[in-house]
Amino acid sequence: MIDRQALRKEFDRLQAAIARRGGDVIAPGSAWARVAELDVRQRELKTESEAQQAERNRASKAIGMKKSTGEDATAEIAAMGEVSRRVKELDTLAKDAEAEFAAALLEIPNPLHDSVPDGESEDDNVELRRWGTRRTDDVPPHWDIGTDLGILDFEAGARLAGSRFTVIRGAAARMERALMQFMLDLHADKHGYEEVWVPAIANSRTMTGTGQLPKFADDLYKLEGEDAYLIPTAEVPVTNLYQDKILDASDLPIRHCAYTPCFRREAGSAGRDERGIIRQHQFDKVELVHITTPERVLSDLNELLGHAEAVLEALELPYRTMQLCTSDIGFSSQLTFDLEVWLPSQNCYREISSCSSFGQFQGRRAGIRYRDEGGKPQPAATLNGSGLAIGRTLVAILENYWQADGSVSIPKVLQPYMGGMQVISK
RNA sequence: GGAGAGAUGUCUGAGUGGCUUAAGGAGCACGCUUGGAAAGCGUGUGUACUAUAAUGGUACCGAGGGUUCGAAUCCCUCUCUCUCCGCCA
Repeated sequence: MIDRQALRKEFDRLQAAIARRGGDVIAPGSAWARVAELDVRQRELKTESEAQQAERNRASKAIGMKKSTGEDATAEIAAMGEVSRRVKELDTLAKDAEAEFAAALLEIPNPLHDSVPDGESEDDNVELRRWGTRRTDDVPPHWDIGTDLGILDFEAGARLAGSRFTVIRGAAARMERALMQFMLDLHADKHGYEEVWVPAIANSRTMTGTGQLPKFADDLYKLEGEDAYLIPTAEVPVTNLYQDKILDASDLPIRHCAYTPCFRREAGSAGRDERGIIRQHQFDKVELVHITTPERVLSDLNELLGHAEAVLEALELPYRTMQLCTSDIGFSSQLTFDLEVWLPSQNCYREISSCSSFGQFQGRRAGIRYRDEGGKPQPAATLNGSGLAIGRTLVAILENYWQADGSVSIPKVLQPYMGGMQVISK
């Protein structure tokens, strides 16, 4: 959410930062186009309403005084009937205007950070660096590798739940679990994160705090008849751990790692990645979340990115680090770096982690604040990144560690987590 | 799911219609006192919006409605928490 004061004082600067996203974000009729006017209207009504309320408070007090001394207040009470009616009327108008304004604010995306490169599509994302040696020989797609080894059962997943669900069996199931353990251990023990375990269901307030609602309801699974949604990422419950809290500056930065399942409806991505387990309705992920101060955002994001890269390097998976351009950055984010892992069967890099700074955008929405040096509450800055998406890591291992005899060797760091197993074969 | 009890500021805790601009206590901050500390004494101590040159104004006692000239207080609906019972991994 953008800052209300900034909306008035720095309208042009904000508009420019939002407009860089392209498309229709500032087009006529958009939330942005309406919000300035709604703000003015909301304030006018509120000022008028408050003036009436002040009058009512004064008069009520006077009546109270008279009554307590036994004087007659009939005339005053009669006169107050009209004032009271006006207060009710104005207060209703003011509240409606405020609600309309607040609703519009929630629809406005985060102004982009100045450092975000311009671009028309994801093709304009900027490659920052590459790590590892890509294998370029012929490798079958992971769905064939998994099916041949009997460790991925697409038919069973579809029968149990529908398309984009898969049953993982045997050594691959074990590897799924090993990956969670390995990643959490790395972040908790080596990178200094506090591990948390959180609900996989969140209410609408929580979903609004991190920006999934109100705009992206179609991407979420909602529980029937309840104010409850399946989380699309651990970002939602972990960041909102501090919802409506005022933190001490000395508490920051807070760093959490968490494993959760993630649920996404994938509305609008029909046809994309239909085979295999790259794009599933349910997948596992280890997430990194920072709560920090606005001043620290760039250095903290850099560290977080390093923590995610460390996972790929430990698993010896080749990857590249991308900076997302203006048109590819998510609604809530101001600055995003993606990690893309090499998939030899597709002969390209595929996203496996997304590390973002949200600036104070989520802090304002979720009411996460901290006291600055002057003791004043300020919205905290939030960051998060995948460290990593487990399912896609499994894909990357199956393909990058595939051997010509059809077997898949197991990355060294995972072997202790898999009872010493070194290779998956028939 | 059934029965009951609750929800007040950082915490505790009073407050059943009008000097409540939320008592008292604890905690915290500052000052006095002290060789230093404790105790004691004094002062201060929420959030948000809004106005002004400045003092201000309004809202917030779980949420939303209602009654009233006036609601933390009365009424209605909802949410959550706790206790007991039932069910259950």
